[in-house]
Amino acid sequence: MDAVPHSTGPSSAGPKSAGPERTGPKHAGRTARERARAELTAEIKREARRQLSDQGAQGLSLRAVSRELGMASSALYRYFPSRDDLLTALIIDAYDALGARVEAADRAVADRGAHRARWRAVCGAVREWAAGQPHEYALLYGSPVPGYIAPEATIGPAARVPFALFGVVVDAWTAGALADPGDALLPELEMQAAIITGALNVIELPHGTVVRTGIAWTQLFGMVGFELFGHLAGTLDPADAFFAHTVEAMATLIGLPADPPDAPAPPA
Amino acid sequence: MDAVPHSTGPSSAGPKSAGPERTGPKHAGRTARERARAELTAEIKREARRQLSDQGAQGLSLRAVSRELGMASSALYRYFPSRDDLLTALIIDAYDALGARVEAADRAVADRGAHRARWRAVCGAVREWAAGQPHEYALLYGSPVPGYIAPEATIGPAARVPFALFGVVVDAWTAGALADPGDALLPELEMQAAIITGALNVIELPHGTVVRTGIAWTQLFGMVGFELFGHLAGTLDPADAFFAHTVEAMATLIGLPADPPDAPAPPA
DNA sequence: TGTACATCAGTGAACGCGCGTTCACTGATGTAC
DNA sequence: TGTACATCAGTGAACGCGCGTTCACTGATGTAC
Repeated sequence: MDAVPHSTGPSSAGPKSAGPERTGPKHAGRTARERARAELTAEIKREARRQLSDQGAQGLSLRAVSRELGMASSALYRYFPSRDDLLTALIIDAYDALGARVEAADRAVADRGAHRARWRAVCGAVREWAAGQPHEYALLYGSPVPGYIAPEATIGPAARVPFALFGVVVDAWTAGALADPGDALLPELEMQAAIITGALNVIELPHGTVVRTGIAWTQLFGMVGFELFGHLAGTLDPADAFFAHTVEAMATLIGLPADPPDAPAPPA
Repeated sequence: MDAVPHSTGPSSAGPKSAGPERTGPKHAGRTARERARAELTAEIKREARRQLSDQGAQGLSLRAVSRELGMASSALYRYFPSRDDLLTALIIDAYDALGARVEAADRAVADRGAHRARWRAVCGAVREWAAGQPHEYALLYGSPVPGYIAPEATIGPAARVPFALFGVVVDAWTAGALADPGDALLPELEMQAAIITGALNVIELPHGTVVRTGIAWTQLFGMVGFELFGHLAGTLDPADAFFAHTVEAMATLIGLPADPPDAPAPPA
C-alpha cells in the first residue's frame, strides 16, 4: 500500500522492456548495463508470468522466480522494490496484452463500416484471450488480491477494452448507422453517460446508447468469467453457441445493424 | 483434490449445524457430545467466516482460527479433515445464504403476478448480498482458488440463484404474460436450452426465453462483480442508477411486462 | 444402578516447509576530468 | 587515453514469520451388559 501512488515500479520508472520508445541518453547506443537491466527485467517478468499461469497470483513468489533464474532472491530487489510492484507490472502487461489483442482484432476487419463484424471481433478476442491465459484473466478480473491496491498506472491499460467496444459503437453512430434508442435515464446515470461520452472524445452520442454499451460490456465479462470459472458447467457449457448468440443479442440491443451482404456472416 | 468426491466434509457428513433437520438417534434428545460438536463446528465456521471477511480466502488459516478459539490447532482436525474441507463448508454456506436471501426477496413480493417486481427483487438481493459480504462473494464468483476443486456438493446450493431468476420467468410464462421471442438458435444452444428447461421441471418454455434469461443471468453477475471489484470506478460508479436501469433493461429483453399499476414502481 | 470397555475431543510437541525483506559486502560497469 | 571516483548488480546470510498436517497421548463421555 505504501508502494502505490509514487513508485509505480520499474516497468514505468525504470527502463522499458517492451519497445524502444525511450531513446536513451543520446541515440540507440544504450550502455551494456541498460541493456542487461532491460533484459533481466523482461526475464523476471517472463518467469513470473509462467508461475502465474501455473498457480495463479498467490502462487507467485519472488524466491521461486529468483530460484528459477539462478540468482539470489535478494537480487530481484534491484529490479522490483517489492512483490506488489512485480504484480503491478504483470497486471499492466496483461491489460496491455489483452488490449492490444482486442484492438488488433478490431483492426483486422477490413470493412470499417461493418460495425457488427467489428463488434463480434472485439468480443471474440476478449473470450479467446481469456481462454488462452485464464490465470492472467483472473488476475485482472477475478477477486482482487487482498491488501493489494491497484495503482493509477493500471487505469489506462485497463480502459483499452471498453474503449475498443465503445469505439465500434461510436463509429457506427458517426456513420449514421445507429438510431437513438431514446431511453429515459435516471439523473445519476445521465451524468455518468455524459462523463463517458466526454472520455470518448465524441461530441455527441445518445446516452441511451452509451448505457446499452455499458450493459453489453458488463455482460461480456460476466459471460466470459462464468465460462472460465466453471459456472456454466452442466448448462451452457461448452459456451461457443451461447457466446456467439449473446454477442449478436447485445449488438442488437445497442442497435448495430446487421452485416452488409458481403461481410463475414455470423457462425451459422 | 483427494477430498473431493467421497468426503464432502463434516458439513454434510457430520452433524448439521444449521437446522434441526437431523432428528438424531431417537428424538430431539441429542447427547452432550453431539450438541458440543455441532456448536463447535458452527463456532469454527463463524470464526473462519470472520477471517474470510477480513482478508479473503487466502487469509483463512486453520492455525489462526484455532488460536482465536483458544484451542490447539490440531483440534480442528476433529471437525474438518483439512483446510480445503473447511473452505468447502464455507462455500456451501455462502451459496446457501445467498440463495436463501434471494428466495426470500422473491417471496416478499406479495403479488405473485407482479413478475417484473419479483425480477427486480431477486436481482437487487444478489447485489445487496454481494455488497454486504464482498469476500464471500469473491469466494463464490471470483477467481477459483488454485488447487481447489469444487466438490459436487456445491452444485445444488450454487443453483439457487439461477433457479430463482428462472422461477420468475417460468411463472410469467405460465401466467401467459410472456411472448415467445421466436429467436433462432444454434443447434448446440437449442439442446442446452432444452436441458435447462428440463432441469426447471417445466413442460414448455420458449428456448429463446431461456437463452435471454441466461444472458440476463450472466449480465447480472458481470455487473455486480464489476462494481464490487472496482471496474466501474470513474465511470458507472456509484452504480445504483446503472444497476436499476439495467435490471429493467434485462427484464424487457426477456419480455417481462411492465408493472401493473398498483405494484411497487421502479426507483424513479 | 454399576461396572468394563469403546469411542471420542482435545493437547502439545514436532516435522518440514516456504515466504518477503534487509543488510553489509564484493566486484564490475560507467563517468568526469 | 588514463586515472579516480561514483554508481550499480548481485551475493549470501540472516531475521522473523506463518503455515498445514501428523502423532502419541490423556481424560472425558457414551454404551452394553
